[in-house]
Amino acid sequence: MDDRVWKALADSTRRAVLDALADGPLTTGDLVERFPELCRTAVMKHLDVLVEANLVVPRREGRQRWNDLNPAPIQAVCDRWVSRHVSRLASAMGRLKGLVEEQQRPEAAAASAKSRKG
Amino acid sequence: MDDRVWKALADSTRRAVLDALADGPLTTGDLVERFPELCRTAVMKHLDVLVEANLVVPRREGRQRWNDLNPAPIQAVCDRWVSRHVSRLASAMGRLKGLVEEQQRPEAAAASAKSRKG
DNA sequence: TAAACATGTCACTATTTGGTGACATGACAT
DNA sequence: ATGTCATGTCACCAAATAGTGACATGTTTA
Repeated sequence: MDDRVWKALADSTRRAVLDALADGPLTTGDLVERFPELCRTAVMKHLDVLVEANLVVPRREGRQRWNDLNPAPIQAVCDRWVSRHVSRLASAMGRLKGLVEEQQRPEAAAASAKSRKG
Repeated sequence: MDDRVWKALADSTRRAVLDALADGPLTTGDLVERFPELCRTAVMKHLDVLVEANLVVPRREGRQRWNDLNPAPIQAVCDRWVSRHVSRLASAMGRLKGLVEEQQRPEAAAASAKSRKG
């Protein structure tokens, strides 16, 4: 099950950790320095979640631990989901376009504009 | 921010709702029938989260509400994340492969095997 | 050996989340 | 008008989550 991957990616701090690891492995101490708003224990908990999801692979070296990014599960999960829903995208967009043009509901327009920005 | 999208996708029930809507819009009552393990209020809460994330667009018709899937944010978020990390995939896989071959750590092997299965 | 250092673990707290039942609102049919 | 039906809203509960400080373990280095 890739539920753990979704859960791991749901937290913005954990996504930031993955971003930090994208340039190469970092020790836990390195990561703690990059997140001054968090205590060390919090960073380690996030790392635990990422390791459980197999998004980070830890490796011990002396008295420090190196954390390697494993981007494969991200791609796997996204591929599966996009392929599952992308075929519906055209027809769904058609439906929605019609709705917007017909009804002109202001909330829906604001919501979609916000999503386009983000 | 697409934090709301990640949060919305983090829950397996909500992903199941999106799956159900992939074949076409459904009323809230329809969805309640498809999730007998949940009460109506719970289904509506999940729908609220999905609407906030702009993954579902509600539309009122008489005394019932139709829920339309909007798959665009899924693709947007996935595209952004895969493109951000996929360039690292080759080098990261190289590093990990090297680690496994060199060190043969049983936990790492088990973890990667699990991810290959899932 | 002993101090310093990086990491691991534990117990605890506050907030968020997923869930519920009860009640309110608004539309449709009789 | 009135009862019924679909949806909306409210107050509340239990479990999961993100966070913390204190302490334990294991590794260098003096």
